[in-house]
Amino acid sequence: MTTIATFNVNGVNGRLPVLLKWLGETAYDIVCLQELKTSDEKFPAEAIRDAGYGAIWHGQKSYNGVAILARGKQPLERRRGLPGDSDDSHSRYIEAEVDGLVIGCIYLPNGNPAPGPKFDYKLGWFQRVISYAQTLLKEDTVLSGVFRRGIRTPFQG
DNA sequence: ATGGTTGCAAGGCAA
Repeated sequence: MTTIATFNVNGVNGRLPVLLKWLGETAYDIVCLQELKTSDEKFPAEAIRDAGYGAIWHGQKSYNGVAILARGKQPLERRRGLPGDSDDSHSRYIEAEVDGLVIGCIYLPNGNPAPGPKFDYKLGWFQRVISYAQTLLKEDTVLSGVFRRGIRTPFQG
């Protein structure tokens, strides 16, 4: 059985000791990380490799950022970024194949405040991920992340 | 909720 988990780390370097401890204790086969908050160059690939995980990542300085980890394996990257908007600069999607399974790691926009451009971006991103999922689901696919519905004020989750 | 916290990065933004 393949086990899969998702973890919104809110800063992969700041959370690194917790992440490494968690990886060691849980030993999931596949892990999706969201909100890396780091550039590609500063992604802690060595520490994660030492913990026994191959990784691919789509970083962004200070904000967003997603990664896919596979225990004892190297995820094969298939795509970074959702199709449908070449102007989208947010690192919110990365996709890999692990053992014949397609893994999509998603970090959805918060969208606050609404109404406004950030909420419009969220709605557009939702449409794009829904549309792209129709294509993805022709294969064995897991989309992993945290979906939020509607508008939330900060700190309410 | 006219507040509250956290990470990044070095002031303010995003969540």
